[in-house]
Amino acid sequence: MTAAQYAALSALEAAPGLSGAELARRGFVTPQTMNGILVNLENAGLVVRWPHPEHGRILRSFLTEAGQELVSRAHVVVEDIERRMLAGLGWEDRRRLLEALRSCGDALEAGT
Amino acid sequence: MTAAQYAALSALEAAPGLSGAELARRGFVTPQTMNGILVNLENAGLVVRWPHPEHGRILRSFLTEAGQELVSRAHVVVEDIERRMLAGLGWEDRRRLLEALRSCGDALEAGT
DNA sequence: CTTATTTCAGAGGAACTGAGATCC
DNA sequence: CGGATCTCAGTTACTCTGAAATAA
Repeated sequence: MTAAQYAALSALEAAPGLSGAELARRGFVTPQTMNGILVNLENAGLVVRWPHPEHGRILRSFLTEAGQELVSRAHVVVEDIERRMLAGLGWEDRRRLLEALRSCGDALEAGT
Repeated sequence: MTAAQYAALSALEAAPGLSGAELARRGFVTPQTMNGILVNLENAGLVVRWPHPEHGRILRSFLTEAGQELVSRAHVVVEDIERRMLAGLGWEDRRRLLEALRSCGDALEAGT
């Protein structure tokens, strides 16, 4: 599983039914790129896509059971790395780090 | 210029004459991957590679004049993005952020 | 007609595994 | 021979631009 695939699967886990275009905006990639990622995930049986009932052209994506199971296992791996990464920091340091990174992210997104 | 190319050019600017294997270690990629990046940079005329005078198989890489000029221009772009990114943080916040990120990097590298 | 979404086509660079060659 | 380095071969996924078809 690549970082891009993990990002897409995680976003769909948190918000099932997102369109490819919306996932592209959230992942800061072009709609074409996200579509390619989704096609791969679909072929792997991790995602299914259904036409939006009212907007014919929109494809809503959902995790399959296999997709949900796989992203859950991936979370375990990622959380383990995160634990090692943060081992040297106390709770207050972690809170400040998260806050600083949020500030950086917001500032960069504002420039778009 | 890709992020990988910028990383390689920056490393060579700071430490001219590094081998491909050493650049691979610093960039956390395989020697094969770094070799491919260097071949591209060499073909673009941004880098030259010379055999090590005493270790026949080692190729030391150096920035060409064009490479130095290009990475200098890239620094300007990167520094501008960095300025925008950090706009919401004071000097003390920035110092803490740098310290926290160093801690994270060291902790991850230790697991290797 | 405009806009958003999806798709197709083509390109380039990145990353990996595996295997082989070279040199201390 | 062992270890480090470089290279070749092959594969896969990512990312982009450009163009087109579809639908609100």
